[in-house]
Amino acid sequence: MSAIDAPKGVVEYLPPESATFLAVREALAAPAIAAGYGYAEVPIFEHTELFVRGVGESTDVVSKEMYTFDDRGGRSLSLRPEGTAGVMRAVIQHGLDRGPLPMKLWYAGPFFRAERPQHGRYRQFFQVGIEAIGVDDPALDAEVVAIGDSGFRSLGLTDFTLEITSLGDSTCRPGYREKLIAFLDTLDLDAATHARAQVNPLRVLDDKRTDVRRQLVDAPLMIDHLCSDCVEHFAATRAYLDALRVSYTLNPRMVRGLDYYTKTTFEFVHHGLGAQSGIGGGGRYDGLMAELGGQPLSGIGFGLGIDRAVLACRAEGLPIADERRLDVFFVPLGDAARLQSVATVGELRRAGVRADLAYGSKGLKGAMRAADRSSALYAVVVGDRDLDAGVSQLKDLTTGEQIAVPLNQLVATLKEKFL
RNA sequence: GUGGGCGUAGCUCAGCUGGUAGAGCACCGGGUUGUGGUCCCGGGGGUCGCGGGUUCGAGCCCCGUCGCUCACCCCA
Repeated sequence: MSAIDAPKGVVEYLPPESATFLAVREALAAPAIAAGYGYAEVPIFEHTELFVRGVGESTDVVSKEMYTFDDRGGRSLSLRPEGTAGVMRAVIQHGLDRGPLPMKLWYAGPFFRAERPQHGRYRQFFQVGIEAIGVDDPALDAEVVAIGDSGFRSLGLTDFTLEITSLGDSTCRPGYREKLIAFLDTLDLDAATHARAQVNPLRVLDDKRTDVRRQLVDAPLMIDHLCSDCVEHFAATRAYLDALRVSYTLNPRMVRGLDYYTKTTFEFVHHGLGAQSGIGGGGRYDGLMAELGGQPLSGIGFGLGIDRAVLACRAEGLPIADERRLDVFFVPLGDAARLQSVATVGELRRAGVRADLAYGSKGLKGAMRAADRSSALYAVVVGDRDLDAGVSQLKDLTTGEQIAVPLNQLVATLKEKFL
């Protein structure tokens, strides 16, 4: 009879570390909420077709990393590998694109990719994402980037950089793409890389092998082949970023794994995480809505990795979670005292004081140990002697000082200390 | 999917040229049946990841497998 382990490649967050996960998720979402983004709760599985059309059939994500299965009616469903396609589907289905624009949404939850696990790369991972749909304004590009930036900054992270570039649009990208493929054809590359050059030539630009990099120094770059519209949009976006005092570096070789990106694309790269260094990324996707059968509206968004942000905080030695979970811990001695304590703890909790008590029959010593480990600042000891006298013993667990407090003043006394 | 490293108690790890498994921390109990955190004493915990092989004998050697990890790849 062997115990069952979790499936390969998943992360789990349990107390006390799980408090960090929650705090990071809150911090990453807060700037979006402050900017008027509304919350979207969408399914974690969709028709496989949505991702094939939205993300792109030739991408690694769709072609070999999705968890795909048939439901009982024989329809092909897939666990979502990213968030944008599903949110766009919901926007179109419920007509949100017919309301005031831009439509601004945020979401958070698990995503799934069947990859080889690695530090910071999990088969189920968690993101906070936002999408702003329907207005092709560079100021909106800058807003989205700035929201991501301030989310990470609010956690205290400093050892990361923001990289941005423009991937062009349907006017200028096709011509550049041909030029790049022609250039890559002339290089001395292995078969797999030549094949990749045909499917997604942009990706070859990001190759990490030195012999490949050496051949790429003179490669044509998208940033030098933008049409006038894209040049203008990119320049304006950068001006707005400057106005928002968001610092960034240009990375003309940045690669996105999803087909739908156009124009502004960006990535937050942390320097303390090893190979899985991207803690967030996103960009504009002006053709996606139309591709999915909606109105031809532009859009821009990002996904921020909660797991990697947690690792980044750890790498920078940032203590995120509040270590104190409790204000007061009750130690009842005997049944009458227990009844009294249960009632008082309930009253305190309703009032907003974080309270707990020693359950079970640990004995006084065991109950005091429990109080000590609960992280509470105060213990309240109540025994028969106290009940007869109408008092409880309020003990400061830091100093060891203990005073008698009349039972009818106990709740008021604790509320005064903690509220 | 491809390579390298590592799997010993809940955690961090030690374990000699193969000789029958240990420490610290944590947990539980006692010292102190109305007082925790320090201290002292004691206790429970392990199919040495799993399966096979070599051997009188395997935690240690060999093969396979699973998991973790680092890198490729991919990306959050």
